[in-house]
Amino acid sequence: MLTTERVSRKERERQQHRVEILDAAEKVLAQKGFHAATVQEIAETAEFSVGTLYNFFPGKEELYNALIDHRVEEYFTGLQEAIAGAANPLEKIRAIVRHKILFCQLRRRFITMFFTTVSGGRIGPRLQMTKQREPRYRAYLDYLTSIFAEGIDQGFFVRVDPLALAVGMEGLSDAFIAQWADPESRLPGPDPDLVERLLLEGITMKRQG
Amino acid sequence: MLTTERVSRKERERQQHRVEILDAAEKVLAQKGFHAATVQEIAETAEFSVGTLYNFFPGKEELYNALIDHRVEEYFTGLQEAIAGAANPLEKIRAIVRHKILFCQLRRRFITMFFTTVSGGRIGPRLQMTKQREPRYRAYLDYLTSIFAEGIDQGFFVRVDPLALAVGMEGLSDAFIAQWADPESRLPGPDPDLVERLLLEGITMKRQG
Amino acid sequence: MLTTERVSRKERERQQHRVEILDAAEKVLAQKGFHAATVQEIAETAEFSVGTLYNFFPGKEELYNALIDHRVEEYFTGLQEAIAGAANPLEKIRAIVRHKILFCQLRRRFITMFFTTVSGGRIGPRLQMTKQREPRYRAYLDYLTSIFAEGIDQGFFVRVDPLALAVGMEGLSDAFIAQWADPESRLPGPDPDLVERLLLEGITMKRQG
Amino acid sequence: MLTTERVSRKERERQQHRVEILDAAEKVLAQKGFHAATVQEIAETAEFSVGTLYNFFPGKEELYNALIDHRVEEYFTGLQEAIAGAANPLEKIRAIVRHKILFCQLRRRFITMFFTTVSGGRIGPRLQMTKQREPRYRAYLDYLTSIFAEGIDQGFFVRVDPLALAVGMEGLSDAFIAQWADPESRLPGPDPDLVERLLLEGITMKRQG
DNA sequence: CATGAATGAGGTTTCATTCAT
DNA sequence: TATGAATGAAACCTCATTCAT
Repeated sequence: MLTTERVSRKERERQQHRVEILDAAEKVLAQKGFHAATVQEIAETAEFSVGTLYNFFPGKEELYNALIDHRVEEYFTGLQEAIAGAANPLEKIRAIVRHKILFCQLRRRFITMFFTTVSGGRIGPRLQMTKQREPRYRAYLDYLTSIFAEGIDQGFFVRVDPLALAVGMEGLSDAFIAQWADPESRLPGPDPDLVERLLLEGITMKRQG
Repeated sequence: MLTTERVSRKERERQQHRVEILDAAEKVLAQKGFHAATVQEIAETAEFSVGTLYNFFPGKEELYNALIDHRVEEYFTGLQEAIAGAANPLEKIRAIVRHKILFCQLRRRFITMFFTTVSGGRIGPRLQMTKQREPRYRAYLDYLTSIFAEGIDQGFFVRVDPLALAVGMEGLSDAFIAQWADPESRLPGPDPDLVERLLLEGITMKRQG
Repeated sequence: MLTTERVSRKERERQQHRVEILDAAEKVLAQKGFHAATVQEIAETAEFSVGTLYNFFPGKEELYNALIDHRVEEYFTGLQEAIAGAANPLEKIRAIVRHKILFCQLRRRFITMFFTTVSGGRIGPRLQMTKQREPRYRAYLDYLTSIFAEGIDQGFFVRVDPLALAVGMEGLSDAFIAQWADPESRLPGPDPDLVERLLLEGITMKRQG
Repeated sequence: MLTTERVSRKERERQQHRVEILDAAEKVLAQKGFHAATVQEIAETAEFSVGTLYNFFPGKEELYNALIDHRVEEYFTGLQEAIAGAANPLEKIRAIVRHKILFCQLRRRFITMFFTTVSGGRIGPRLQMTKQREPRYRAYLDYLTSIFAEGIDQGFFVRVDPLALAVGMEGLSDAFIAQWADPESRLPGPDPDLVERLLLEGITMKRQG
């Protein structure tokens, strides 16, 4: 009993420390980018020694990857819940956009970090270290595409290559998220309705009387 | 006379060398990103010694900035010509989109380099070195916004915050450019018409009679 | 009574643990050498925590020294027994060679460890930590020398500086032991008779006709 | 002409610097062994910066290997010359022993370094980095063996496995060299005649009477 | 101007040792 | 006593920059 509790507490503490290191990494990497951020500074921010960081992660790159995975997991977990109640393709897309915007508001620093380090989202010759997450993004884009394909059949969206719709939706929402993330932005603030209006009213076929 | 010619030839050669160095830098930076690219490698690619690079540019960062400026100049020079013949806001926007896509096709490596090094275009706390180009981008966005504002008044576009339209247009076109720049992209290829259809038919008010 | 027994058992267990740690150290040090072997790995091999190792030995170097001493003790204890029954200097040398070869067969891993860590046996500027065992080796060499000196007087060996004979005998046996320890050796196997023949018949004066 | 001279001088200087670095490495490695010697200290000893060392050698291990190769080359080059004039197997062996002793006197520090770092010459699980030189040593041992085989046929040496004679000869000479290399040695000094007498008179069959 | 060897600050990583539990 | 997370000094190595030729 006592033993169980003690082990459990140690394990909990260790997980807590791991999260603290990931948070510190997120903070520093967002400010400096991958190469300019030093392990030393991440350690100081996490209030641990460098050695301790290396007890948790085998290297700087692995720490970075762990951080991305941590948030990506969080993102997709939330996404599934968000879509759960959607009745049709249109509502699914609405839920996805809303979830994306909310996540980016909640994890604004992570988004900054991601764009600061991953170099342009998914553009061009990606850093070697992002390669491993490519399949997941592909799968996500395929999923979006399938929703749009279904939605086109059901008359919800314009009859355009559904992959193009998926890409367009991602680009549109990314652009607004980026604007809102910009501290000097002159756009009012994260507004799912605005993206929806541009995205859905625009891309959606108008079935006007 | 002789002196003048000699100086002139020397000067021409010097400019030629400068461009060769910038091209080499573009190539290496596109592949490696800013921090991972070494001055040594840029020099080797340019077939000059490191010392010579330092005769042209005071440092690595200045070389990088010179490269960006070089292409930005090229971009905006072409943009002015492209817009010159546009009769109304809608045609202006069309010309801008077309020009953007054509430039990104022509200077694909630069785009890759830009996204690889500048980390996310204009997102979040930019690298110190991109700060200085921020005003120009603001001015560009303001210009786009003014075109949309004018276009809204003239009934060409949906009545939405014109800045949002500008941002949306940038995001949409960026997303497609990114897709096309991706060597594994499953989208057919840079297609101004596709972007136009999504962008202009979508964002544009449908005047269905 | 109970107390005595309990302490005694505890003490026995403690000695057992000490030996287990020394065995683990021998194994790891033989594979890695002194610097490349980590305390962590020795601890894991011994199935103890690093902390426990530090309860037994004040540091890595002391652990290493304890290991050497452990085996050296074993060696010399056996040596005394081996020489006990020798009737004359020639038989003493024979017994010494036999004992050396047998010990190196039995403690092959230790020999490997010794050569791997001690860097050249007793050659040149030894590692600081071996300095302390120097006197013992000197004494051993002196002992060998005295046997040869006696043997020379009694007409068993060639009339050469007896220290040279001692050194030569050590070198000859070391060379064969090294060969036999080599997993790819093309020599048949540890063969005391072969060394004896070369060593004793060779070095020994031939009393022919 | 001028150009030729200039390039030539630069190249000569570079080679000179390379040798200076190798000499410094030999000095430091002999004192500290491979792991304990720091690149920093080697650089200081060579009166260069660390960076310069890394311009000459890709890493610490490569520097070490280059050093070994440098001396091994020197050794075998000299050996060939030494054997050149030998009339029969016995004289060949004599020449080899003499050359070995002379080389070890001349390159005493290298010998120390070799034994300090290579851990026991050719014993047990060698350091990874010595593996690559194993074939050369095998070839050398084979060469020695063939000389002994020939010498046995011609009645110069005792009829014993010639490989064993080769191994024995190496061990015997190594032991004396080690003794002489030891600054506290009580043996008079490098004396080819002593080794010869033990080695050749001993191993050689006595054709007496 | 062009060259490239030399520099050395600063980065990542390792690992012997400590100490609270 | 046993544990193992935390420590941080010190190692190897990189690379922007300088400067004598």
